Amino acid sequence: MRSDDMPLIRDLPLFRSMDDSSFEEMAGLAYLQRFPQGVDLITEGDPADFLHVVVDGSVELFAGWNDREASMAVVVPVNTFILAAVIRDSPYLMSGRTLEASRLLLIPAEVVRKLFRTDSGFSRAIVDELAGCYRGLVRESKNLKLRSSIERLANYLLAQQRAQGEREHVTLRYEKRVLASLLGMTPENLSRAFATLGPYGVEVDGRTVRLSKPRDLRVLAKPSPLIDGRGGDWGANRPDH
Amino acid sequence: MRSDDMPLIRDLPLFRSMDDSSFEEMAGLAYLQRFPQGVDLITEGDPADFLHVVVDGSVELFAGWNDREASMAVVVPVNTFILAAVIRDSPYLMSGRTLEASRLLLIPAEVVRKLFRTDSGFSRAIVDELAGCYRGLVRESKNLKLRSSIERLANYLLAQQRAQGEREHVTLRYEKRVLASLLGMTPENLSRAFATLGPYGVEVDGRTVRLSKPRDLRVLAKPSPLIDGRGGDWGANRPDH
DNA sequence: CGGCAAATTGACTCATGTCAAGCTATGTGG
DNA sequence: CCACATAGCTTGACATGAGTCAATTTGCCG
Repeated sequence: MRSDDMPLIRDLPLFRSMDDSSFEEMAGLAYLQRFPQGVDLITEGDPADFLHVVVDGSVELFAGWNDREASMAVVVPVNTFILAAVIRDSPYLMSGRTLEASRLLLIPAEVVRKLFRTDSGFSRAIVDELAGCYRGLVRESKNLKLRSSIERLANYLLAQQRAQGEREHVTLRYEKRVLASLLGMTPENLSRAFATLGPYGVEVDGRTVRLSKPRDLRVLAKPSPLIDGRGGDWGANRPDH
Repeated sequence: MRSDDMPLIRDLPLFRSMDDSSFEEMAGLAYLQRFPQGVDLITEGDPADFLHVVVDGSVELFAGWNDREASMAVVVPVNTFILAAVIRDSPYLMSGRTLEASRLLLIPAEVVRKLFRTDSGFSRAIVDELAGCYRGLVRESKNLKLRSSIERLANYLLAQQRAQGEREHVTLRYEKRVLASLLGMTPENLSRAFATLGPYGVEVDGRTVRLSKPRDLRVLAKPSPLIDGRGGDWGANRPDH
């Protein structure tokens, strides 16, 4: 891996408390690789070969069944995905593809498992990461089970607004059809949901959304720290691997 | 705790590889307690005080928002719940209540966190448990996003049949309204879903369900190891904490 | 500028939730 | 032991939310 990328990786929560020697060993065996847009990185059912770290760009995690497909999460820098499969040495439960040109760090699964056994700082970091991912997924399930699609969209917009610094204008980080699937609806329905939110001050222009009446929108959305998180960027930087 | 319950606990995946001295320490500080049916054990938003182990009976994990409520999982013996909240020392994201008279082992959260730091066998077990729980939740999300309610019910019945030993008759472990909420539908809809499955050999009599045409049912359900698991009892013994 | 994918819109169908009534099973108290 | 009360379950009629299909329109990339 290029030496100027090292500090970035080194500072990830997952690697921060790792021994220097462990990190060296890992860095020596990992690949930093560039991928164009739309590349399939992993396929559900395949054995877990690498722990993936998104250094640049973004990766969509999705799953299929019986000719249907659904987006499960979008991973943005700097985060990892499919940690659980690597730890358990089990098949992937989700597939992943790049949403744009991206750079990924690929760490061989055996290296992760070995260091996990020998480096206690690392293993604690892994538990912390996993527990966080788990809680993210619980939130996501609550979101799906307890809210209507319009409520989900409203809360998503408010969460994005917070993540992007409470500005009036929010930019959608990915295509609307991906967003639709993430929120558990069809693209057509997402369009209509945006229209429904018009009276609440939601004005869409391409990938830019203006929230002109955040107060009204919040009354509708009723965001909750137990679903939407509190600390900033859940959904963007703490997705769900 | 009573000494004749110890072996049971000791043999849990989570505690099996723990040092004897750690286990002693933990056992000395834990409470084994009996609860009648319908008792609220934990409430979402509360700080994580105890790791809970269901020794006997069953516990429903549920969540609420805006006057709505949804079941998230049912935990049966011998399994733990809210491990993630304990590890991260964060508020519970779900509430829990006993579905029947139950016996629970309560381990103070600080004890778990301390042993997690000092006993590497224990910390590895925790990671394994967490990763398993995480994957269980991913499966559950796929189930919800990719299948219709009838397909979910059909797959649930087949999974139960497998968990209960491939017998023709399957017994529902809890009330139908709880099952309905777990499967992401209303009780009324569950009734209709059962009726819809009639032509596929599903005959309901109270809490007993006969699957007289498992072949046909399987054609409809299209169970997948990447959603329903393979090793027996996911959904019963490997819910999602 | 042209072509293609994404997004929107409309009309329609289907699935699911809601409300209300009735049924059934279970457990309790007389 | 029976009658009643209650909670759970079922059924029907209806409303509504969401998916589907098809036709445009928009916007982007070559």
